[in-house]
Amino acid sequence: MARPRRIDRDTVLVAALAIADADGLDSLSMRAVAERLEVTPMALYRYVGGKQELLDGLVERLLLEWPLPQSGQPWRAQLTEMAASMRATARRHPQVFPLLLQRSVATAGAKRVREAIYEALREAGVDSDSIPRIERVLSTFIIGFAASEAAGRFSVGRRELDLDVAWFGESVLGQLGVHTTP
Amino acid sequence: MARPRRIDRDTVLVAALAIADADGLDSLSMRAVAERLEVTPMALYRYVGGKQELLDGLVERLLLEWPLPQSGQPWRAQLTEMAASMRATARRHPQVFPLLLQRSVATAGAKRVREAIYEALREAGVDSDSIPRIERVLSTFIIGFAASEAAGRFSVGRRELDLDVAWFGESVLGQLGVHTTP
DNA sequence: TCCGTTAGTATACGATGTAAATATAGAGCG
DNA sequence: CGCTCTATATTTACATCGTATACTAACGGA
Repeated sequence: MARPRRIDRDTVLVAALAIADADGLDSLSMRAVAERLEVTPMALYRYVGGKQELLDGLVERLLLEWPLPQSGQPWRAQLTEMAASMRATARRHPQVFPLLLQRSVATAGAKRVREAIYEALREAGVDSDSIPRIERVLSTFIIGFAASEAAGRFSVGRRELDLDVAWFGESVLGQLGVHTTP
Repeated sequence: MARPRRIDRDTVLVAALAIADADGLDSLSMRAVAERLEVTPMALYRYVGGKQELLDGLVERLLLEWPLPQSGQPWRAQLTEMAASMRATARRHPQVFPLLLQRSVATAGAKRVREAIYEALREAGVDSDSIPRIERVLSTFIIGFAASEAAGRFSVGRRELDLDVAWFGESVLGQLGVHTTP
């Protein structure tokens, strides 16, 4: 019913993510994205409301692409796998990742992650009143940790950081299974 | 030996922080800072290398102003007090705070905070090999939590968040005192 | 064929960070 | 006092950015 589109929202976000990953957040401009798509800067505005919304879109994409764990696995394995894949995406997109901590908890992507953790906690037999609290603690830690790692805030190597996460898991999750194992 | 300075590094940082707190990080421009100090934008460059360094300076200021706990107190009280004051500064400077997670661990301010935690952990009788790891876990959690809180990433009220932190403390610190209490 | 609709373009403006050259005001000294 | 030195601040300028507004181009259907 009109001329064919040359781009869509997804190609815009993909291009933006590629630029951010390759050249840093500072190099991510509307103009750079447009140029990469061989399109005029203003053409982007049909698909993303503006720069701010483009950044939000990147965050959302990260969360939605984040791989859910196999739900057949034991809860503990699910959680450690989630932590590992969170850190992996942080390493893959170190520039964009820190934005995760500044965006609301209300988006679809955030909800998706939250629900996955809820599910694992339910399987762990955590009583339902405590689940939101524990989820906040777990997700905050792992996102903060992954962001710190990606930003180079730590001065030790990957191995040591693996152990940090394991230690945290031991401390916090160690006491959860107690009521279900007997 | 020359004409008198109208400003210095500190007044620049204070002005910048005031602007960021009042109008948000997006409104923090070299020009805005200069205007507030009744000075030309370029005058700032003598005291801060540029915009990026100005942001670093803000982070550093936050860390250096962060109140150390009374070292006479028991270690557990020290740690909870530190956590509380970290959250308090996050609430006071919600716009600037998230930058903490993106800056290196190598600055003087960061070291100051780290040493305070080390001290408390030493008093707790934690063996010295474990101290750096536990410090990374504690600081990452509390900074990430405070940043999330400041950014409005959570959807529950302050009371509930207090309990979150308390629960975390119980989980992670609860097992530390074990070897020293008998 | 022409029309309505939608996709993309052209142009323009104000704001930003900062490089380079220049003016300014005090200190020290004769 | 007047001269000069030097740290300090200003002036001017430019490239780049986000985006508002007005336009043109390309299709499906009548």
